[in-house]
Amino acid sequence: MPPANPSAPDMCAQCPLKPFLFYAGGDHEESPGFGTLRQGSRVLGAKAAIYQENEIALDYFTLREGWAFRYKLIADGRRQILSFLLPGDSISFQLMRADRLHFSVQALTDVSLCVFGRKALARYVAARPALVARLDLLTSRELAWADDRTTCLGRRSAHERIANLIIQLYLRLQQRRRVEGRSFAFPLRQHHIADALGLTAVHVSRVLKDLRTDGLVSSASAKLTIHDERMLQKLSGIGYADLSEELC
Amino acid sequence: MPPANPSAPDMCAQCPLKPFLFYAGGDHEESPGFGTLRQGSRVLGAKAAIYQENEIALDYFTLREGWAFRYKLIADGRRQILSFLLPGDSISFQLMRADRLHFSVQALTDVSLCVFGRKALARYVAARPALVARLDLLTSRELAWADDRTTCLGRRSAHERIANLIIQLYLRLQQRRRVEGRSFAFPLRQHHIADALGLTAVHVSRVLKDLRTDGLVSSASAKLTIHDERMLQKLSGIGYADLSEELC
DNA sequence: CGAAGTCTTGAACAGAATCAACTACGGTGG
DNA sequence: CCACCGTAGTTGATTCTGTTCAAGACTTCG
Repeated sequence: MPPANPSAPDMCAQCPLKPFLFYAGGDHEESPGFGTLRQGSRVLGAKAAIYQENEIALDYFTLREGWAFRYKLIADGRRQILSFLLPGDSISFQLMRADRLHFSVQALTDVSLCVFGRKALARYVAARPALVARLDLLTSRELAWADDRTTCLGRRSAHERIANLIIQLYLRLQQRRRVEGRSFAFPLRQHHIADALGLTAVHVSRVLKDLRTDGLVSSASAKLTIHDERMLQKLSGIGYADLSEELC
Repeated sequence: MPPANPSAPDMCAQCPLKPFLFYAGGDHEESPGFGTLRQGSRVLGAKAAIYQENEIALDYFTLREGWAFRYKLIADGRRQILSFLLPGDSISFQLMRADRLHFSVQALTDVSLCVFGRKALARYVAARPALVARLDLLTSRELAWADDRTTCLGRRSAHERIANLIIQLYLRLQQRRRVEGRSFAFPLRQHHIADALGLTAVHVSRVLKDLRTDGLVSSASAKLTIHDERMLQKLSGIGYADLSEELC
């Protein structure tokens, strides 16, 4: 690896999140000029609105640190959380090709975002077939995940859904090297879990208690520990094929 | 409109489903040579497997006539129907860019499919920016729909879900000119509705009875009639914005 | 006509929601 | 330092929505 350009815009060269960003195919060379696309970063507190459904977006965001979530509200105030965003995730790849999104995004913890010019980034990517191909790949993975979530909500019990969510987060955090042993930071409140899985917070509390008394997981000071990964996996209904997903 | 080329491969030129196919942007000219991509058609009976999850696909399919559905099975046999496919729908746009899919597809009624060579079609499209753009647009619409389904399953009651499904099918069939007055062919069995909405067939029966006795819909001989569109729409929770979707 | 698939209905049950009270915790301010 | 507050989590009692099981009626079709 060549020594990084020490100028400010090229701090991206050392970004540890590279493998999780759309622009890092892993197999393609450092594209010159990428650093100049990054306009800077933005720091927001927990609960801050990152994006509001249907608003015109000039920027493209990437989550550098902290957790966020995508969600929709329906008429009477009920909320559905569509997915959780972890460090390295883009708010949405769709912003590469569209100027507005059909969901809102909120910071779950304090977050720091990398900001790119949406159009400049889109132009940069469109001119590089390897990046376009990667974007297509990531988009079709998003579609597959969306269908998995539908299946989870439609056909799994509360216990299964929660086990599933925990395992998924565990795997994603593991790829990001944010798991120590079997423990990881877990900033979700129970109402987040409820809104993501189509349950109520009270019921989430009871199910988590079951999982704890069955010795599958434990939690303390915003950390979650998995004690019986095998059982949790079995309960979650995640198959072998799903586990072997290598792609970042 | 120029007179259609009478040779066999160019029967596509007169296809009434054009506005619903990926390759019809509406605003782009008749691309020469398109007809040659179509390899022919295939007729299958109801319940036939059109595609099995994860199998390598050499062909790209389009539904010319009849209904089909995308679904996933989970370990213990539970089934989740992900969406219904209507005449003019592609089995999946993803086949343009990938050679396998994460779900299965089954014929719901007798169907007739148009068959294209997957790779030849992909090459054809990749060489035409207008088609690539259209494909991107359709893909992001798929993502938006997937999130809507998640929201529906996670946060809506059985009555709302069923009203929602009926309205969605009504609107899609209307675009295809397959609604006469307020009635349309409705080949779904109650267990299809159940598997699509995360319910049981028995409960679907009860809810439909409610809708019937409330005078919202009626059905006879595989046709469904909407009597109170306003109420049904209200119940479905579909907003004004969603209704004004013009794109085919 | 018979048979298989579909729909309906009832009765009993279960999973999850709702309502409500109580605990624990981490600020914040007096 | 403690009283106070808001947020989060727990627990129990109760209700409700949707499931399960089972039987009977109705269609469709070979």
